[in-house]
Amino acid sequence: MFRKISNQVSFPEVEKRILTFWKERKIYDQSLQRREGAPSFVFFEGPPTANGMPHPGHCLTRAIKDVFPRYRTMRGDYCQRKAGWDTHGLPVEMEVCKELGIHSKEDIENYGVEPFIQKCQQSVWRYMRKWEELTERLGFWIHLDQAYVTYHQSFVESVWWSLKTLFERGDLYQGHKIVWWWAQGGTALSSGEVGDGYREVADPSVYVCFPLLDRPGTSLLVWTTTPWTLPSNQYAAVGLDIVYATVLDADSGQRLIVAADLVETLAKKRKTELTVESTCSGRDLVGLRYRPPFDYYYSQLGTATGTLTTGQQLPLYWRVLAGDFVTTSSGTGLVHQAPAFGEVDHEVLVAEQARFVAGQQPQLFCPVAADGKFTSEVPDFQGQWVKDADKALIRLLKEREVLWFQEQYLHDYPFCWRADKDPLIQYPRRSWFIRTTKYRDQMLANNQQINWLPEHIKNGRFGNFLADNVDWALSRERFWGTPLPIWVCSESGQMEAVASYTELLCKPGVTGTEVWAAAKAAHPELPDDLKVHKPYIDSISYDSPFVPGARMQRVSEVIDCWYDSGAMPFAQWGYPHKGATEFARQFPAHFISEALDQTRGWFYSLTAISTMLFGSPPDATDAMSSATNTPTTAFPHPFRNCVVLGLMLSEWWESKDGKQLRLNEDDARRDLGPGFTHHVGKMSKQKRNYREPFEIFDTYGADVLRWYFFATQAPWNSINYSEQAIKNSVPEFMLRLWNTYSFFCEYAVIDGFNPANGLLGLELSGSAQTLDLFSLDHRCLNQLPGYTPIAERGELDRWIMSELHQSLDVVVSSMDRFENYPAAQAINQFLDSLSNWYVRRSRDRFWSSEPLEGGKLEAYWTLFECLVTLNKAIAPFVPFVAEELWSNLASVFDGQAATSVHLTDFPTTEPALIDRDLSQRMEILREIASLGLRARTEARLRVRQPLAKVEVVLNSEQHLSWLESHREILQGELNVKSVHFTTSGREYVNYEVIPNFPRLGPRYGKSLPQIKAFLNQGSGAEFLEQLQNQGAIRFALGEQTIELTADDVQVRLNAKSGWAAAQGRTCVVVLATELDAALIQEGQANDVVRLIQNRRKEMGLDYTDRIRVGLLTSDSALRQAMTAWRDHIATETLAIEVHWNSLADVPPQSCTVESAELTVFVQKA
RNA sequence: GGGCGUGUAGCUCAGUUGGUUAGAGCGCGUCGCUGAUAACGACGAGGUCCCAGAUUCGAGUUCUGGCACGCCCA
Repeated sequence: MFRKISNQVSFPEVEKRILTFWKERKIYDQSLQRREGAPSFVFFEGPPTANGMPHPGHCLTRAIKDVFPRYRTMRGDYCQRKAGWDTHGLPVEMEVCKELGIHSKEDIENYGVEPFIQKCQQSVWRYMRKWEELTERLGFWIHLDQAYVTYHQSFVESVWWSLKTLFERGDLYQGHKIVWWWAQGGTALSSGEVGDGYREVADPSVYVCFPLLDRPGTSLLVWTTTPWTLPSNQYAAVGLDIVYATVLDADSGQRLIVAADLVETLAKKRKTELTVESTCSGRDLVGLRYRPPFDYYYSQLGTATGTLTTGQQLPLYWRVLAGDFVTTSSGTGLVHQAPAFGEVDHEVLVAEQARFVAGQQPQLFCPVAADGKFTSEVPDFQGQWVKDADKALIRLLKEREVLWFQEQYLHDYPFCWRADKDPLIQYPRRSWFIRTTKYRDQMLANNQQINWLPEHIKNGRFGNFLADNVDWALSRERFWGTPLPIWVCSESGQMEAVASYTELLCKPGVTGTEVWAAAKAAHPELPDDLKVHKPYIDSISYDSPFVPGARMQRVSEVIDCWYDSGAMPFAQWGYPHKGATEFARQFPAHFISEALDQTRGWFYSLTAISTMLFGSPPDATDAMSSATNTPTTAFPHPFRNCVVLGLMLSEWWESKDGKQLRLNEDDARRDLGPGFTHHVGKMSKQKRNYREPFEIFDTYGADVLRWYFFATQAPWNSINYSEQAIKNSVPEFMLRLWNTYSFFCEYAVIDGFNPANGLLGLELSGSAQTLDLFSLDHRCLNQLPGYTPIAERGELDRWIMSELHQSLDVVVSSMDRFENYPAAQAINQFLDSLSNWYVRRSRDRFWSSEPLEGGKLEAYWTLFECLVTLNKAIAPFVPFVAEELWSNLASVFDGQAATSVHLTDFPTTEPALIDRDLSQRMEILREIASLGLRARTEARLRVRQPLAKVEVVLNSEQHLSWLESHREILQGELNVKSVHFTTSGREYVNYEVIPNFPRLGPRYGKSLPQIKAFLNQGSGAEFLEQLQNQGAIRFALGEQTIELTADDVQVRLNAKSGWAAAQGRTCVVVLATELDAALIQEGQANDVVRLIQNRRKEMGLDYTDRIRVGLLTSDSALRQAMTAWRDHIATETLAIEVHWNSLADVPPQSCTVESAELTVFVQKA
């Protein structure tokens, strides 16, 4: 027997119960065991960092990551879900620094690298409990206990192996990277930190002459706000298509080259006259040579030349170059290039270097040390902080007569966020790069094979990013990260890479392992994984294979932690040092998902690393020389389908003065007074404009949140995480589902309906024993004793089964395409049909006191099958409530059905049960009912008042006879005695005939407006007559004769005024409004029934309780009505007695029926 | 400055391959229903589908150019 269910439900409580059930019965593990040996559905977990609190955005990610593996598992796949944690990187170091109250790299070194990284390792797990709680509470099934961790030795060694592979291919190299540098602190800042530190300052702005070597008396005029970079000038850049003017400066008497557009502006600045003598394009300037403002390098290298790859000789420095970054929005249109101190400038140098043959390339001038002070290369200012040297430098320029103009310039400039007096400078650092540009075409080809959702990511954001690929700046001058596994020879500088700790220990003459041994001895609790980290790994050196007697020492850098995450497809298994089988089975992934911000993050690191390692290399010979033989895999890899999630926004209300904030409208209305405003925007921790996920779980439940994510919008749109919206979503799906379910249980218990009854009676012998009841699918139910084949059931039953299977079709095909939104919508729509039409129309079958057979039994079977099938279909989406339903619905099968809905097979469509005609017809029927109700509203005729007749005028005969056979449904819905259908209702309606555009468009094209006009001005009724009598409407239009059949036109109906009528697309419903005495009496009787029912409810009576009723009125008409309908009143209200007087000891209830007074007495029998 | 995306009802969002009355939920208002009832149903008000141009018999939908906003990168 089913459990009786309260229609009051607390989803959070249900969920806690289910969590315990899952844990105790190991349901997740069982779901995997059940699919062992099945085809794999491979999922990769993008590792979160556990040293920050999880926030609402993570709920969405984790919900999406959960729904598809659950779905695929139910569909029959084996889906392993290995968790992972991203543990390295600057954020972790910052967290520890904050804790220690220190800032700079120097501080860390003073504190000690060893204790520092130990703290980092511990800090990584700070919020892990919270993360695990969130994961579990949200119902995200993933093996947290088998998580990969990026600092673990096996993970690090996999990364090492991949880096060694790249190194030996020549794809890992050293170069310079221009970073925002905090000179006083000796550290680079991340872009985020830099972004926070901008403020407006005034800097000296100078206009400087670069005299042209070949045109004496003529100079390039350049502009800069960083005079201290002028000693490092290497080139001057112009825009190819910018027009430049050679002008004569009346003031100084010299000739200057500047952008033509800026001549006037510049003349005003210096208050001089600039006379244009000639103009040319930037193109004509390229290649001109000039003398730089300072001689520090020029004296040595002024005449230096190099050989181009084309064989030509070219001066290495101080030439005019083309740059697409040059504009005329400020300055002079000519840009001073100091490649050491500008990212763009540096790119220019790199491009120049590429033009020359190896060994003869221009070099980087960097006369500034890491502390921001000039070196001996600029002896005049040696030891001086660059910004302090500006003034003296400008004086020197004046002396050399190359300073044309000088002013103060206001602009935004970044300062260190930790020491806000320290300006940052762009500064070159030696850095390691991966030659990703070499693999650009492979990455693009790989990308083409990936299925992106939404699709535009492929050739939009991600594709463009790949196309604009630059080499990956891999190294970080930090402490807590995967050490770069390169050892360098102390004598020759030659290098080699190492792929594992063991390999390192096998090197000749290894020393330094004792440092780790000592640490471990002192602190046995230290995890062994630390031995592959700084500082322990740095102490290990060995004999150089390059120079006898020399030693190999590790370079100091660690790597970008994005590389770690991108290496997870193989590193999570420790491949290739171990885990080859797992890797082979779990590569590539079928499905990954993260938010849009990972396009340049994880999505890129995965694609880049996988393409480089497991694609076929662009030059196969390189691959041959590779020490390790890596298998190549056909594209796409390492992921085939990627769901890119939108941004998560929040919604809140603010008081007029902006001082108070509420998270839902009701609270706002109550607390904020008039004039409050509504906001949708970014979530902000400081603003506290969102609800913590755990609060949502405790108030509404995880399923509610999940369903809200899945069913309100496509996941790649930005999602509004608002308490209001989440709350509003509850009644539509979750409550309606629960109500339908509790309705079923309520009546099934009363009537003793048990789908397993017949079965259990058979004692499970013979054929019944072979029944596979595990998933309770249609084919198995179909064989149960007492089950009427669907085809033999009533129409309503066949209709809802048809709706069910059409919905399943949409759900399955959508989910197979990774589209949860249309799937959820189809489920929702089905639930609406089930609840608002099937159950409503079947209520009298459930209520009826007839024994459990015939229509009633079929109704139970149908509703049961719908619920149990829906139950399985919603399981991936709302796993908790689904489990709760299953625990009751399947329990009657006495252990033969699955113990958990998550072990069952996902329901599939039975095409034989789909009847599209029936669906369409029922649609019309529902429309007629709704039109009838509208007409009643407009005529102010309450539904309890029966009417004699309804006339339904249809625009076509197509469904006429079917509708005629279903008039009882309408009689019930509309409470009328008779329903009449007709297609000729001229009395009530005007007909309008319009062209069937999709049909006639291709045929008549340009004549269509004329045809429309012709039909419009004629009489619709007459056209219809023509159609009926002659089969077509014929008329001449210019030269041609038009012939329209019934299919070529659409008929619209317009209700004539004077009737209680309502019109829809296909029909008009007209009510008979006259009431006779009998109808009025019946209406009054219905009112009385309702009053008694209300009283029953107020008294808290059980559904089956019998009552005694007393009805007292002085109104004779009402008294007559009650007498006439006495039996009806009694049966409807389960009254064993109906008296026309008061009942003793029963409180009277005064009511009115229409205008008559009535006193009602109800007493439990 | 570049790339990508989004502009549809008061709010949050749907809207298939172009087809002639543009939908849902919430909110607001009116009414109804009453043994699924802290639910449900109907109706109403509310739309220059961001703007302009083009293609077409026909454009919310396709194309071009703008505008606004968001994200990413400079």
